[in-house]
Amino acid sequence: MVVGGRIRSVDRAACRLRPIAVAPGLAAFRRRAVGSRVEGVGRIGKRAVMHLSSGSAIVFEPRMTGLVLVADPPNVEHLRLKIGLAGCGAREVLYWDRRGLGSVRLLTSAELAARFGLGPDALEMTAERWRERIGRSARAIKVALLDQRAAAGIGNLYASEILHLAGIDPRRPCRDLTRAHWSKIDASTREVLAEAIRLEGSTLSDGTYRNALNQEGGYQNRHRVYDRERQACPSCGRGRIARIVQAQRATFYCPRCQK
DNA sequence: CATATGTCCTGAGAGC
DNA sequence: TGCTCTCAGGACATAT
Repeated sequence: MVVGGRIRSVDRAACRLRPIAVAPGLAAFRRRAVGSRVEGVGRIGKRAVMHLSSGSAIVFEPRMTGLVLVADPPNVEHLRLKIGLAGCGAREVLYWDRRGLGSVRLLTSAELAARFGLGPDALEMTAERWRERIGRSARAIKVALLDQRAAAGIGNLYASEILHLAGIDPRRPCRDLTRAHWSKIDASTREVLAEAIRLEGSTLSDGTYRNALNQEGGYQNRHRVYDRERQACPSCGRGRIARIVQAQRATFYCPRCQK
């Protein structure tokens, strides 16, 4: 859709809300990006990346409510940035963000290689790697799974899903977990994230999340515990899903079968 | 060093 | 009905 295209323009959209972060400033961004070709697209943790012929890369960090689109946006009020293209299947790449906590950055290849201090990708982890990186931590496992320096790519919703599939209590300190626990975490992480990616993510009840074509994801229908408080546990059938707060974030789990 | 907390943002929904 | 309050969470800055 965008690979092979040449960047023609970079502009802020006429959004009346507080401007999102664009780095470097718009003028420098434009000067460095316009004229480059898009050589590939990819992902680093939760960020989407467009690799340019100059060696630089445009990194989109959407946080909860940002969308990177090659289709019409959900509305124009929250459209934030437009990157015009020529010579490929998309006329432009849009960055849309309802709450505006996300950012769009142009990074040099050196900055990109530094990877923002992120850990290995969550899909590239192994049981042993998990144990090495956070196995001695006193933190609760749910909180540690969200630390992007441990492994990159797990968000709040997926941390609850992974631990439910693994059958592990989200409150357990990492340092109490055995090799068998780390194996389960490792396998569950891959299973949950691979399926979520295959189904194009989770569009929650607020309807914000969309894929690049502004289509809903499908993984919300597969959620085992997230946003299912008081419902029957899909594993044991007898526990009721509980909601607690850890590190100011909601955690959902089954008190009966997650030990 | 490890870990915890406060901050940013907007819109939906609750409660009165 | 219209107001105020709370909440959602990813990354980063600052505090312990």
